[in-house]
Amino acid sequence: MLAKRYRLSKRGSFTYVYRHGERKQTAALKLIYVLSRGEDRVGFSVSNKIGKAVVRNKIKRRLRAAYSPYCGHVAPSQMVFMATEEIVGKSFAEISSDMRYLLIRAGLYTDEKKNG
RNA sequence: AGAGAUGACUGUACGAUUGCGUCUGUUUACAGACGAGGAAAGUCCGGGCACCGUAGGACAGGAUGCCGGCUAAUUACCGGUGAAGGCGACUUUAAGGAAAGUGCAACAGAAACAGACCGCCUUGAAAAAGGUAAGGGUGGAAAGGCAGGGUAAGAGCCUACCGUCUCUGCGGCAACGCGGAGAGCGCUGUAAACCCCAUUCGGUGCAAGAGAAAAGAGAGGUUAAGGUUGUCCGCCGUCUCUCGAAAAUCGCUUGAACCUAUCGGCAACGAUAGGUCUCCAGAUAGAUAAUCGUAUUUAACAGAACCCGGCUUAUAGGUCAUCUCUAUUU
RNA sequence: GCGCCAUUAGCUCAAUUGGAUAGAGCGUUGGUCUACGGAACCAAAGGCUGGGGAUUCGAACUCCUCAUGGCGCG
Repeated sequence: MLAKRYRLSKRGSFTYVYRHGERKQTAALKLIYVLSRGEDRVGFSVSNKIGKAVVRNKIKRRLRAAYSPYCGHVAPSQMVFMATEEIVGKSFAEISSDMRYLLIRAGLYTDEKKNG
């Protein structure tokens, strides 16, 4: 799915992104990102308000699975995907298309890069 | 056939492609093995384990409260007794002491442990006085209940039965049960009100902590600041407190463990034997997914975070066992 | 993960350690006043005291249990 080196794993880096990042959002998803050197790193945040542990875990898994095709093909940056309460009940396809829209809008991903 | 009661079990399966975590092996990219529940949940109890310059005494405070058993441990588990509910199978039950003391019992009612409102009887011309708790009315609770005798009217005043209390026989380890004799019975309820009696509790929780690494600034104190549990005594006996920086590693999973069989026990539970290496979750932004196919229904509640034992709560659909009542037929 | 606290009218809070109709302010609705509105005055509605059970004659208050919301701990 996602190797560990592509993941954000420290509380500090999350707060850094929250503080300095730019934001784009759809109804179900929110993307916060900071351009950086090196590799692209991603984190997922699903708040306690969205549901119980089973629901939250399911959403996180879906987000990881949706991101996996883009992994390694995105401009170097640190990103956090934040789920909103709208995401409950959405299918994998809907989440996936939302994510693609956000990545293109943020200018982190284009179709040419996918080919190369 | 219908309506119930109780106790259990199961709770998607198989396959394809792409992927995730841990371990092992070669080796740096592959291969193999394994990878979430009955409640992992709530955190309501009990323990293990860890630390706190010892946890020592007194007081205060908390918890529990029928009997026996089981256990590492218990008030919560198991079995029984009594009481309450149900036609019944069965269910529920924090169930010691109110005759040690204190408090409370609004309103109503004459009166709430103290005395006469109506009524009844006696005396009296009447007013009134006396007797009386059988009847009425008030209330959650009203002077043991009910029947007969008795009486001016009444009253355990007397008697039978039931209840209560005291003594006592038998059965039971015990709670208690079944009886017998006596006392006429002057004693309301509340202890999940204070309290009394008995038993019991040191505190903090893996964000406990361990051992490394690093080590600056400010304030206070010199025998009385500080620490030790809520207070006091007692004890410790020189640095103490605050702010800042840094947090990799271990603790972390082999354990009162799990499975199977036999035996003991009504049961909780215990004992013994076996399991060719039984050990096969152990993360730290936190691993089970995504896309499909097949099966009959599109499938509940729900995600380990130091580990166990119990309780409580959530749970679509399906299965089994033992019972009860009602109706019909034989 | 662990440890605590709270829940009363639409909102913010009371209710003398159990006693009967659960109060107050703001807000809402209606009326008086005014040419109209505000302010002021008068009146009314609005509560299964978060849900369920237990103790008690009687529970917002005591006990158990569930739910919701909030806080703290490196």
